[in-house]
Amino acid sequence: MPATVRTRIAPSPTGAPHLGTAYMALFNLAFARKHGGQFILRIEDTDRQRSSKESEEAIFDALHWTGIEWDEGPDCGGEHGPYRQSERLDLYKQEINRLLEKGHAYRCFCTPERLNELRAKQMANKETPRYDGHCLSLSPEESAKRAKSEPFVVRMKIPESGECTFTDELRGDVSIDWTQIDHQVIRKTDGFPTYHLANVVDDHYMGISHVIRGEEWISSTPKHVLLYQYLEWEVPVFAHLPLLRNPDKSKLSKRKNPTGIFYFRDAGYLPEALINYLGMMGYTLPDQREIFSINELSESFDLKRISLGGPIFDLAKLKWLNGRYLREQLQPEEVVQRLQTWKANPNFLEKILPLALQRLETFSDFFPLAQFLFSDQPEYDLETLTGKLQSDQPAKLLKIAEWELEKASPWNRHTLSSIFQKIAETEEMKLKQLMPLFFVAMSGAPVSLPLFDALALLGPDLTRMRLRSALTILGESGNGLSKKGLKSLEKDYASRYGNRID
RNA sequence: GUCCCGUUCGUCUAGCCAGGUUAGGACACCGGGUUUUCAUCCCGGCAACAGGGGUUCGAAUCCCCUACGGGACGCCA
Repeated sequence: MPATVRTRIAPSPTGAPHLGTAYMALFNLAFARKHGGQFILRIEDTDRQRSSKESEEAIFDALHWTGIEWDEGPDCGGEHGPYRQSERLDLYKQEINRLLEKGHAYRCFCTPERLNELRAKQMANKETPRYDGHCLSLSPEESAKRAKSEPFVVRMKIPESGECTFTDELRGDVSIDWTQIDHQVIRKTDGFPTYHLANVVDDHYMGISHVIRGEEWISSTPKHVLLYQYLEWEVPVFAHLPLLRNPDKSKLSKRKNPTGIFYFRDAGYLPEALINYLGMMGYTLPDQREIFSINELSESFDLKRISLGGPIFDLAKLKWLNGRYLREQLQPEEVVQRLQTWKANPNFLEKILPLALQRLETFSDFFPLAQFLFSDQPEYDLETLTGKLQSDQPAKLLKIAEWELEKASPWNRHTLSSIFQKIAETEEMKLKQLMPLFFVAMSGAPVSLPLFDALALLGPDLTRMRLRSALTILGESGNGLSKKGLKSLEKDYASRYGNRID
C-alpha cells in the first residue's frame, strides 16, 4: 500500500448527476477515509460539446446533498489543482508532445468519413473495429509539416502482438490481447485530450494511488496501463466495481429507472438513507448491520468485501430503508425540519400560489389542488388517463413527449410550452386535445394547475417518472406500445422530430 | 460478432480466500398477534448454491468445461 492513499471520483458534467456517480464516490470516499487518505473530486469536461457549467454546478449540489464530502476539488481547491480538466490543457499538451517525441504516439489525418467506412467494412467482415494504422507510416517530418495546415488527431501506438496483464484488486490478474485494443485517439481535432489520456495524466499528477471505478472500464484499462508505461509513471492500483443494474439486469439507465440523484431528493428520500442503500449494493459490513452512516461504512471498509455480481437497484427496499430512517434514526422534530427543507417551505409554496390563487375560495382548496406537486406518484384510473383519445394514441403521445422532454434545456415554463406546442403541431392536433392526457399523467386529474408551470416545479426527474408510469399503466391494460409499434414509432419520431438525445 | 467480467432464495446479501453449517440475515410475498382503521411493531412461513465433469473421506467453497447474464469495442466519459 502506497504511503498516502488518494482516491478520486471524476464525473463528466454532461446531463443530470447520476446515481452511479454517488455510488462510486461513496466507495472511493470510504476507502480513502479508512486508510487516512484523501478523496478528490475532479471534473472531466473534455467533451466541449456536451459539458456545461450548469451540469457541473448540479454535480456539486447533488453530491453535497448526499453528504459525500471531498478533500480537494474545483470548488474547494487543493494542492494538486486545477481540478477541472479544461484548465489543465497545457499539461496534456506537454505529455502528448512527450509521447509524440518518444514515438509512442502519432498524428492521424484520416477523415471521419474514411474511419466510418473502415469501421463499417470491418463490422461487415465481423472483425473487431480497429484503426488500420494508415497514418502510422507517415515520417515524423511529413507528419509535423502536415500538422501545420491540416486538422489531425493523435493516436497512441499499441503493440502488435502479445497481451496486457494487469491486476484488478477484486478479480486478480486480467489479461487482454493487444490485438483487441484500438489505436486510441488521445488528442481530438479540437486539441482537447480524450478521457484516456487526461485521466492518466491527472491521476499521476494528482497522486491518485487507487483507481476505483466502474466495471465498464476494464476493457480500456490496457490503454491506461500502457500510457503509464510510455510516460514512465507508476501504475496505480485498479479496482473495478460492479455496475448498478436495472431490474432486467442491464446497466442502470434512466430509460428504465430513476437514475438522477435529484429524483431521490425531489421524490422525498433522505440522503442518508439513499447513501446507506447504495452502501449495501454489492457490500456488507463485517457485522452485517443494515443501518449505517458514511463514517461507519468507512471505519471498517474493506474493498475485498465487495461482491462482484451486479446488484439490481430495488426501489422497494430503498423505500423500506428510508422509512426506518424516518421513524428510527430521526427525532420527530427533525422529521419536521426535513419536511420543511424538502417542500413544506414558504419558498416552494410561493411558487405554487400564483398558479392556484384564481382557483381558490378558501385555504382548504389549496392543498388538494397542489397535492400532486408533493406526491411521488399521483393516482388515477385508465379511463381518466386516455380520455377521448383513441387506441394507441395515448401511448404514442406519452412516448413522444418522453423523448422530446429529454431535450428540454433549460427546464422551464417557456421550454416546456414550446415542446408541447411542437408536439401538437407535428401531430396535427390542437393543444387543447393534446393536453388532457398530460394533465392526468402528471397531476392525476383532468383539470389541474397550469401544466407547464407545474412541470417546471416538478422537475425533469419526477416528470419522466410520471410519463413512464402512465405508459406502464397503458401497457398493463393492453393499451401500450407493442415492440413493433415502438420500433416504428422510434423511426417515425426520428424523421419528424429529429434524433433522440437520451 | 470479438474480447473481458460475472453467476447463492423473486431482490440485496452472509458463508468462499484458510473444504465438514439444518446454507444465515434483510426486502418483497403469505399467514398469525398487538393496534378503534391503516401503518408501525412482534411471531411464523415460503424461497437459493446455474448445469456438467473432476480433486477429495467430504465441495456453495478448489480446478476445468458448458449455459446464461452483463460490459467494452467513439475525435463520450
